[in-house]
Amino acid sequence: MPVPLYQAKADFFRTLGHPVRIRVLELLRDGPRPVRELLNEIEVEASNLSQQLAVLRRTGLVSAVREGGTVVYSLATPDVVDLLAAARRILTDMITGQGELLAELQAEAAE
Amino acid sequence: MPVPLYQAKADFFRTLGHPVRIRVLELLRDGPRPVRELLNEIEVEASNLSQQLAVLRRTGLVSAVREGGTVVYSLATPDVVDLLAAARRILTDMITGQGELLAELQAEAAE
DNA sequence: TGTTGAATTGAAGAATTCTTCACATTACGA
DNA sequence: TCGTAATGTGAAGAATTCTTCAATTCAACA
Repeated sequence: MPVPLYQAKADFFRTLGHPVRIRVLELLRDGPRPVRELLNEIEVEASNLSQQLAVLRRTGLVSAVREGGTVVYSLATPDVVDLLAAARRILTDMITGQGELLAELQAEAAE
Repeated sequence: MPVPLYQAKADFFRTLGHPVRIRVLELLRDGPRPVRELLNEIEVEASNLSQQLAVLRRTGLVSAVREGGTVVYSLATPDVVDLLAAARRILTDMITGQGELLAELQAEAAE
């Protein structure tokens, strides 16, 4: 580890820590899309979406190509899909855990 | 998606967006550890580490067990390992990409 | 009981990130 | 060339997160 590799990792995860950015990545999982389409599916102002896309671009997670009047975005690497999948597994576990906790609480209340 | 599942995902990633928290998770990958040991390996004040551990606990990523005078932390789910691995793959790709970019720039400068 | 080491907590100012607004840019077609 | 749709950018106040400090809890032990 040259110096702060964990800092780079933290920055990377922080990039994912925004609902709009997450949705963009999930939409791009199915293939490239123009901004206009992203805008249709995500309820957010155009300038805000642009800001978030800029963050994703800076990090290198997505790449943009201008095609005439529109700009088409796509995932920079397919590995993003694995990452999102791993995150979903953990979230599922966590929610399941909460479900178990809830069941425990209910059983307790029923005594 | 019930309502803001992407919000939950974003919150989750944001939890990982801190160098100290990343290091804790990486250390716990090798097995449970008392706070004291974590403190030895991470250059940060005790109260700061506690704050970060609290964040990880709230999110449910780690669990803590008191053993006498010390508190031992461990990963709540082994899936975290997959997640960190996926992140490392992407970071590697990104750094490789930068290396290529660098090579391009050097070739360009050498013309 | 008093002390000490281990860890946590609450609170406040510092630092960072978000959202929004006004204003650029770029590409096209009237 | 004008007008307009599609995107992007800079900047500022709002909101969130970090760091640090003082104080607290808990357990072990003299």
